[in-house]
Amino acid sequence: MAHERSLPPEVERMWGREPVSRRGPRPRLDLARIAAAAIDIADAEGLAGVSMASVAARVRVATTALYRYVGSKEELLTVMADSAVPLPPEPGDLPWRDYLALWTRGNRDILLERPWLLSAARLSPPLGPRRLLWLDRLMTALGGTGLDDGEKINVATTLTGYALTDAAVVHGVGGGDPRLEEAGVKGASDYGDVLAEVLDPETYPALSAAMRAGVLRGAVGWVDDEDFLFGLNLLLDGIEALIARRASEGRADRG
Amino acid sequence: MAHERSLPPEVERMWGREPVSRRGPRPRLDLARIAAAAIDIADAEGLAGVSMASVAARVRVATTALYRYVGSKEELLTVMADSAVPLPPEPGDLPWRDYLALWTRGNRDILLERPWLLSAARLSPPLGPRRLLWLDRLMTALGGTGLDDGEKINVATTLTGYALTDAAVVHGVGGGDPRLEEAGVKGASDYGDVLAEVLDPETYPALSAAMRAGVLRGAVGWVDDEDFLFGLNLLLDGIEALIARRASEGRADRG
DNA sequence: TAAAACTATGAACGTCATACACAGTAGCTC
DNA sequence: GAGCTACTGTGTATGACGTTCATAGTTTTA
Repeated sequence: MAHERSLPPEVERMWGREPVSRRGPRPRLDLARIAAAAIDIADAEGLAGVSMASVAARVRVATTALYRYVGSKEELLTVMADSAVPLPPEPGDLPWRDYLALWTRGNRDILLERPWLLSAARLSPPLGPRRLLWLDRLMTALGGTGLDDGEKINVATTLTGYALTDAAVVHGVGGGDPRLEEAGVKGASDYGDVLAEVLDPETYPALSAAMRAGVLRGAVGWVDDEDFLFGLNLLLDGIEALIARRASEGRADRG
Repeated sequence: MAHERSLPPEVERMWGREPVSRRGPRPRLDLARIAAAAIDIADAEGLAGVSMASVAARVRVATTALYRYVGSKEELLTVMADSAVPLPPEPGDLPWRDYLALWTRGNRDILLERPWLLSAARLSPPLGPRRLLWLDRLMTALGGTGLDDGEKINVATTLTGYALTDAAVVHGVGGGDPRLEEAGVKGASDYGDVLAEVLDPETYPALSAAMRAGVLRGAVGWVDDEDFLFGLNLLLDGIEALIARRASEGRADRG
């Protein structure tokens, strides 16, 4: 057949395209249960707590039994990272801009609720069912805008990246980063104090001035919801401009 | 003293604020040499090649000697990630928009040249001299725009995130991702084929239609420079709108 | 009933980050 | 210059981890 093509093994597995075997004892597990166990551990103890041993213990199986279902730990992480993602909101008949805002916020909230996803997130393009569902819904929501498919995908990429950035910053500065917390840096304003102390005004003129003026004092400049909306609206404004441009082009073509 | 405050140890070290000791044998190494060695290894073999043992071997020292200079491997990675960053371009008297484009592209190119930075990049806010220098230059370039310091920082965060996203996508789809390459997925169009094969048109209507139409055929929709500019201009347009708004507010206040 | 196909197990290996005790070295104090 | 002190590099040891492999056990097929 023409488009016979071997998929990466974890992709085969994520999509349940494994050849089903009839002989031998019935498997006591399946990939979904293993992933769920791993996710439970990550939720409770962070990614560091997820080892083959700990996952296996949680599903009451010898460590090496997992390798019947997963080629490597890498693969397990990939599967986890996809199945930890909830279903996307449905576009309904929301205006595209509202849906994009909802979508991006949802995307970010996933990362805030499961900070380990920030580290587990494979930087390669999405191949799992859940993440692709998010992508599909976004493209649906952009249906009437006149953007072509490539542009829609680009929009999705950009918004995903923004969600990731924002979540990383909120999580990094707002709390939870063990490296900083150890040293007593508890929030944005402490972060600012650290910078103010360390920066030489001659080589860092703008930054050190800002810090000494106390930009981050009272968490202004980061962490709160306004900052998320700040960047989001930057992007949405840009997208809106693009859509408008396409619309006028379309009119011009037809007129 | 009022603002006596203990910094995280790797920050102290990155800024050379360690107490200098006069007693005992003179150290045969310093943090910079260690970081440089680790960076060399990462450049040659990727992050996976960087172990305490390999780094130590490269500087001709016993493995455990490194712990005189670095608290943990984590710390070493943090230091590496900062000192692998080159100096930022100087704003000169470029218009802010040109400089921001230059800055963001530079930011991204760093990640393309050293893909391991994508994995090493600490998701927490920057604390190293190099990254903060980039931040400072961006704030300088935004000097005459009327944005306040918090907004400038937000702009920097957003652009940094975009650079990271783009680099990750280019690197992930364009090549270099070992997971995909193994399975013969060499570029964007193969990625599209995989998706087309896997997606059920009923649950993924928009996406599967796009794939079957061959969005990614010929790398359209990803990877090439136009796609980078696409998102970048989205952001710059948004920023421009914000600056215009601030400017008119400023006039309104005065008039 | 025998073969075949598949599953789970336990032991073993190599790698890695890290802790610790020790030996050597250079400045400081007298 | 003697001896104390603080500091540096080494070697050994440990425990965790990912992964391989041979083996024993189990269910279906012939």
